[in-house]
Amino acid sequence: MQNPGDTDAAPAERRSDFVRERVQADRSAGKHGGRVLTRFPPEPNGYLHIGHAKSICLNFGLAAEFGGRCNLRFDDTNPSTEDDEYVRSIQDDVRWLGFEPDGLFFASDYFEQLHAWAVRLIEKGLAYVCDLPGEELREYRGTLTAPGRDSPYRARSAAENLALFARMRAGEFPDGARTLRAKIDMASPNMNLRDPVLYRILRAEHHRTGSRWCIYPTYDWAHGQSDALEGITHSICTLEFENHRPLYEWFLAALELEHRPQQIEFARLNLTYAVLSKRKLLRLVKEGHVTGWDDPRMPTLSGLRRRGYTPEALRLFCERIGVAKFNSTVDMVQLENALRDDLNKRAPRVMAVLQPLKVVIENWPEGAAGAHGAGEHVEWLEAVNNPEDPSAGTRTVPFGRELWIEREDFRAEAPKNFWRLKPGQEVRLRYAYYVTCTGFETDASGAPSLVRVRYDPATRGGDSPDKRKVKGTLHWVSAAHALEAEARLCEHLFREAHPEASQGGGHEGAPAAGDFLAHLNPDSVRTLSGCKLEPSMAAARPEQRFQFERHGYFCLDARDSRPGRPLFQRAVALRDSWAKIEQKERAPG
RNA sequence: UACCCCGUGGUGUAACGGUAACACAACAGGUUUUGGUCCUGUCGUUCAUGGUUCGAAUCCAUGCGGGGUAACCA
Repeated sequence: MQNPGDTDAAPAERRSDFVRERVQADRSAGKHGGRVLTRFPPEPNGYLHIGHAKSICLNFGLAAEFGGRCNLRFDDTNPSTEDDEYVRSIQDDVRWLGFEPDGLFFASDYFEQLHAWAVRLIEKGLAYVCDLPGEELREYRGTLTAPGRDSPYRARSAAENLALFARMRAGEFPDGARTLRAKIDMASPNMNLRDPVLYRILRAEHHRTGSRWCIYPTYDWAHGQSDALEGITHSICTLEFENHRPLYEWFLAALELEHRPQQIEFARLNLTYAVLSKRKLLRLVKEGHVTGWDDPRMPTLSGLRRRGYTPEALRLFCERIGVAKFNSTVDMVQLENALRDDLNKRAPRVMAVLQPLKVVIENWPEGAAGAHGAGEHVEWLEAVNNPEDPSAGTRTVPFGRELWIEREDFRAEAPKNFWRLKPGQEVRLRYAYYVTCTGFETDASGAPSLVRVRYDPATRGGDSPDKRKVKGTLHWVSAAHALEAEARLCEHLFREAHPEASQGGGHEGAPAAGDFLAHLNPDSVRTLSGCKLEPSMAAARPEQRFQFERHGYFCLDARDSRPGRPLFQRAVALRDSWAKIEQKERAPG
């Protein structure tokens, strides 16, 4: 605390984690002159998902907290799977999440330098051209328990290697015919050190370098050196790269580079009821199980955005889950709660009836005949925009003789703890009046089609002068003023909490590839039409989030809205303790 | 069967050798013009066994359990 540099305590009461401690330690030790430079290094072969958000928040957060910087670097060393569409979406998503990269780079920017360094390695006798075809190369590498054998091409002279490597680059050999490998140790217990491949011959159009190259560096050869080139101080990656760290460091040492970034590994995010691997997400998209990368059921950032998530909620979530080395699975409700917490404070409240049932107030006064003919009596009542935020102010909503209420808010026969409308029961219509149910009508199928009530004129605004209590408060929409809309409600994409876990049905061996698809939830989307909204919603803008009172948080989906029929996407429902009570009463019987 | 990493309540994280904390979930209450929000309470002898120490979740050893690693993917 005596350190005058410790000025960053104020807003960030965030709990520390092992990565931050590491960085702090390096900083106090004066490593890299106390400088902090991180990077977020996605491969442009898919859309970013919530797991990437964890990494983004870590990398950019670190930079922000330590007065450093953070780059966005595309790890585009494998042209066969990469695409500009992904480059664009990744940049959009990072910005949307709320981070502005200090530098924008591509590993492909370093191809020439990487090549020069490979030549240096050859000259030092630390790399060689290997003619082993793929299958044999694999054989020579040995197994997890058996050491590998030296390639027969391992002893080639530097001159020969230089010449062959030049011919590789010149395109004299077919794809896959030769590789450039580091000469390390074929008997190493660490597979990554068994003469790893640095370059492979691959004729594919690269999204940035076109057909300029027919040899491409591998991840291992490109990543650490790219870090070094940018002056990255802390190269943060996920656990599966732990075994790569010795190689990462071997390259930097072999090249005698002065700047030595520190690789630090953390556990990637796993989420219940979701799948978080680009390969699997790509499959969901390609096979049409979802409508696209931005399907509101997808855990992609574009999907969550469309769903109605806010960047703030995502950042809050990332802050709450922390960072560690333990492989864990975070409960989806954690994500949902982060959104609720954010939107509870910020989202304007509005009344929306999703599944309407008509209510008629029998003793409502006749209106004076007016321009609109019949002349129904209408009152404009004041409603609070956000009880959590007085500065959000109030609005007025029209109230008349005919109203819409939620179908599930009325029951012809109901248990005692059903506080809503039932024959003889009095409830409050929010911000309006107390009404008592006097009767109802049913349709041919016996379902309620209309509810009759009488109102108490003394309860205007929703308070009774005699202080009598009503348990239930219902939302409503004036039938004469209602806006028509659709609502899309989504459930989890998977019905299993752990869709990736193999379903050991007694079968031996690996589960069928794509087993996770078997757990897809067939009812993950439901679209309601004929929803009734209060008239103020005519001003709703795309991506604007609202709380539909007693329902949940919704946002206007511009993409699927049609003229005169806006579509509202439910981001997350409100907690529903009544549903819980009912479930419990049904279950234990 | 090799090497690396990890193991704190239902879940996710904290405690940096000095009497286990926070969030979420669950459960029980309270407040409430959203069965929302908010508030209160309940829920763990830190995988096991030994060792070091006045003192161990923290250090050491062994065992057990989990994850990663045998792409010319990243």
